[in-house]
Amino acid sequence: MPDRRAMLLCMDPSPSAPAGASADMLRPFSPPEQHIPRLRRALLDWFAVNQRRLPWRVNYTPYEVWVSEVMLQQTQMERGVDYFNRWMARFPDIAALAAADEEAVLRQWEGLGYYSRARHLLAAARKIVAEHGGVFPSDLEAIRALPGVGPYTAGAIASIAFGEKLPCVDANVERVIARVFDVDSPVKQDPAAGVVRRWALRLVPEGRAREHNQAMMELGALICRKKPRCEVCPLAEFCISRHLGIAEQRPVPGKRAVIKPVQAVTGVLRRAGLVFVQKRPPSGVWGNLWEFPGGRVEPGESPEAAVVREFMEETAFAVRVAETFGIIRHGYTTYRLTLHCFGLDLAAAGQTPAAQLTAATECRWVRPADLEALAMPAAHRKLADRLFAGKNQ
DNA sequence: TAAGCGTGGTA
DNA sequence: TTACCAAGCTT
Repeated sequence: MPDRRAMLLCMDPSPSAPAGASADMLRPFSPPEQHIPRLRRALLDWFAVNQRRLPWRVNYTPYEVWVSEVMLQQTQMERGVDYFNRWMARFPDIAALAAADEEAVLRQWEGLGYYSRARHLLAAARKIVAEHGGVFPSDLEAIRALPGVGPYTAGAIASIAFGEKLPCVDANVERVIARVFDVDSPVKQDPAAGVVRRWALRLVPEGRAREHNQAMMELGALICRKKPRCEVCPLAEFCISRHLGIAEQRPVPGKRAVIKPVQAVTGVLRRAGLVFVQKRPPSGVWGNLWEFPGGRVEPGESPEAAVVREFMEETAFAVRVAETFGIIRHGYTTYRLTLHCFGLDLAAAGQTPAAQLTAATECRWVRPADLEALAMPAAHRKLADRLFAGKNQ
């Protein structure tokens, strides 16, 4: 039973609290470090009632936990659901994934971005087959040694799938802890990052790591969002930054990336009812995905001249612009792409095409309908759909 | 250590 | 429309 008088004593407005703070602040305040057991209970009770029903919250097999955690890295939960269900239908277990072609794996992943995640999933599945007899390892070090598994994902698998008493510290948890404990420097950097990790570990209750870690992340996703919903938060009573009226100033952001605008071109080269595509190199952006050739527009260069130049540089084809397909705007990582799209023909009639690839590892002339089977970057898929959707076969 | 790596939703 | 953001990892 909480000490009512102590709670009321803690209600004194802090000198740093802004004047005119809302009535919400008149609720009791209990310093979190002195009420950890009650804080845990409030969180678990909230999660039991409010958690979303998600396909990876049914069986909690290591494989499903692993795939879901990787899939949700830097990805919004809602979008992950469809991808997860399709993935499990196609690759139901580790053996099925290990036996798959990379082409098929990337095609399943198309549209999710950060494609090294998919390549790493495949490589890790093969490693599990080769080194762990096809059984997902339960040892934290062995989990961490899998390709694409970093500190967050290793902790998530160990705790959610195997029940180890470890915290998961993702951006949601960073935000929750930065607010509850009023961490006042950028959370991604030390010393704040260390403070957050230590509090995260402190909070994990014995025997309930699975529920607790998911509850922390779910709270961050549903309640403790960028704009916090403190009025319905189960941790409001314990939250220092809410008590101070500065919850929206936490977490302290780090420096943000500069977004660079880029003018780029791409061209769909046609010949005898087929179109030309090439496969990007394994490393770098869109690794191992198929695309229409193209590249950046040089300063002072027209998009038409750029696409002709890029085709010569990348494929040794002499092409001419036959059609203009308009512009596709597409952001990726720290770039904002304005992609000028063209329909192209070979410049010399009767020329026998023999591409000399400088920006790709492989190329094909394919029927438009066959583009559906290739993994392509989102902007190129948009273009393909714009040109060929509904006209296939 | 910092930059590279995608995408679509939201305000 | 732009800016910011979402269950990070690799080099």
